[in-house]
Amino acid sequence: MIIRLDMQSDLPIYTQLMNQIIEGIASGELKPGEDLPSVRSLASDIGVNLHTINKAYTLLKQEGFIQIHRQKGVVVNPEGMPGITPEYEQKQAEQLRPMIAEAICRSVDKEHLLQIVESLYDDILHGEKENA
Amino acid sequence: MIIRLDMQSDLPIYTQLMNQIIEGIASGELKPGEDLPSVRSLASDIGVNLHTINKAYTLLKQEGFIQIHRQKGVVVNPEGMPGITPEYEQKQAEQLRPMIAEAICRSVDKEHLLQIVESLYDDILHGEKENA
Amino acid sequence: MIIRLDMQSDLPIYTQLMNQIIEGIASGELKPGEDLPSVRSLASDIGVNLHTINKAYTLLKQEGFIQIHRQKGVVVNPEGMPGITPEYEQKQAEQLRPMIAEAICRSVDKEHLLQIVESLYDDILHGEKENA
Amino acid sequence: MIIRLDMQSDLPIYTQLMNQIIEGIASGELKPGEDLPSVRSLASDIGVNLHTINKAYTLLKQEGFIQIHRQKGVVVNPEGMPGITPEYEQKQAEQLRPMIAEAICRSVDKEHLLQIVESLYDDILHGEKENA
DNA sequence: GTGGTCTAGACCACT
DNA sequence: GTGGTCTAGACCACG
Repeated sequence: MIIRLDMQSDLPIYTQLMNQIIEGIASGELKPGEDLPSVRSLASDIGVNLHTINKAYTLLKQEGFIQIHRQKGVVVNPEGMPGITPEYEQKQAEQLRPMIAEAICRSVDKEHLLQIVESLYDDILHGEKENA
Repeated sequence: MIIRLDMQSDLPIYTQLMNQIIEGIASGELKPGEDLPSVRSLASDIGVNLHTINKAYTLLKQEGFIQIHRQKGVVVNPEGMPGITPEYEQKQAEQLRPMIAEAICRSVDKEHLLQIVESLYDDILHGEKENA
Repeated sequence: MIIRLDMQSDLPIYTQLMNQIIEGIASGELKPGEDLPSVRSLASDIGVNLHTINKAYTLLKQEGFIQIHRQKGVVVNPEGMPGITPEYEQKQAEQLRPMIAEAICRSVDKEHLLQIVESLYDDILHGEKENA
Repeated sequence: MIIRLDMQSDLPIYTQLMNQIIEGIASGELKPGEDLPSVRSLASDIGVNLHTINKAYTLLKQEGFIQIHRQKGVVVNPEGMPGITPEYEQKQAEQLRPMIAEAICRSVDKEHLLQIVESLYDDILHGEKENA
């Protein structure tokens, strides 16, 4: 899987990493049980600090997306992904709300917005990247 | 207009402020041309430093949501809101994408997701708050 | 002469006033010896504070563009405009320099820049306004 | 690169800083990709508060002259400078216009003015300072 | 009284 | 050690 980082984004690198791995899982490119690169190899591959990779993996583990085994390495959670928890629903709404509010201000009508979301949903499912 | 800040949030205060003002505009609670509180009065009202308010106002001005008149104060942009620019569309997609990817991982199907977005859209339009 | 003020400009109103009067003189619309409106009438005409008009007039007088007579009112300096003083040349260079530097950064080549200046020079001479 | 600030100037310090950096880029003294001093080191070097430097850097970033990398520091935009946008052209004309009007009033003829601009253009390109 | 600017000093996230 | 954020308190220009 190819990781693309934007070093001048305002998003922390570990967040970009998490997003890309989650998107890889969403698209099916990474399947449950599949190995992820070790902290060390990934760090050297993409040229970032070990701590950064570690932080991303640790957070992904906390949220249930991956498992970290001391010796065996890192795998996409073979027991499947976390479900729809109340905490998740709240976080999702908190994130979505300001974006939707801005869309309303900018006169994006509801149908248009839903169409944008739907189209992104399909893109991700089919593994289409932002730059594609 | 009532401002609610979460001092524990990982979102900077000035960002929370921007979001609330944008949502106020989206809901129609704040209308184009309407006065916003002065930097100092808002700062003392919600108990934060005036520089924090200033930063939020300055950014909102840069994005075209409000106007700042040197000695008269701050108003919601009477010339209407900024439209749908290519930069906005790109920013929107960048923000939406990781949220949708996570939704896919958590088995939120497309219809459900669209329904969530639609419901938030309506809530904001009708001025319903998160805690309501 | 029509005065157009932009209340949301970052330029102080008195500066905008000075600029417009100077441009009026440059275009020939205001001729040496010609009367300017009194502080009071101009203030009420364009709806700004007396102090603001006063400040603009006082500064214009200090630079030699106009004369203020206690009873007779304000006139464009009948003895002609101030000339090219060393102070003026220095001020001019200080103002021009950062604008030219930015133009260079943005790849405005010398010919293009000179053409812009020349075209503005002609516009002003012929009294063509910004919005025309 | 040597920064010279005039604490008596009516120009804000952060503006003077922006101007000097832009001129440094224009003259070729600062090249795309080159590091700029960190906020803190520059602040202590020239004896101003770090927030003042921060404001200058943030604005230069917004205009596309520099990039700010979260933990690595600040560099001249390696992707090159911003181009000639309509907003830039408008801003440029607004700034140039009153200066040209004053020049006309003071009987600076067109050829002389163009010569002044051309000479400043060349000075900046060759890195000649105001006081040199 | 308004926003604009600057200072001084602090804590935090990130790498 | 870097920039990001926030606070507290001050002076100034403007109208």
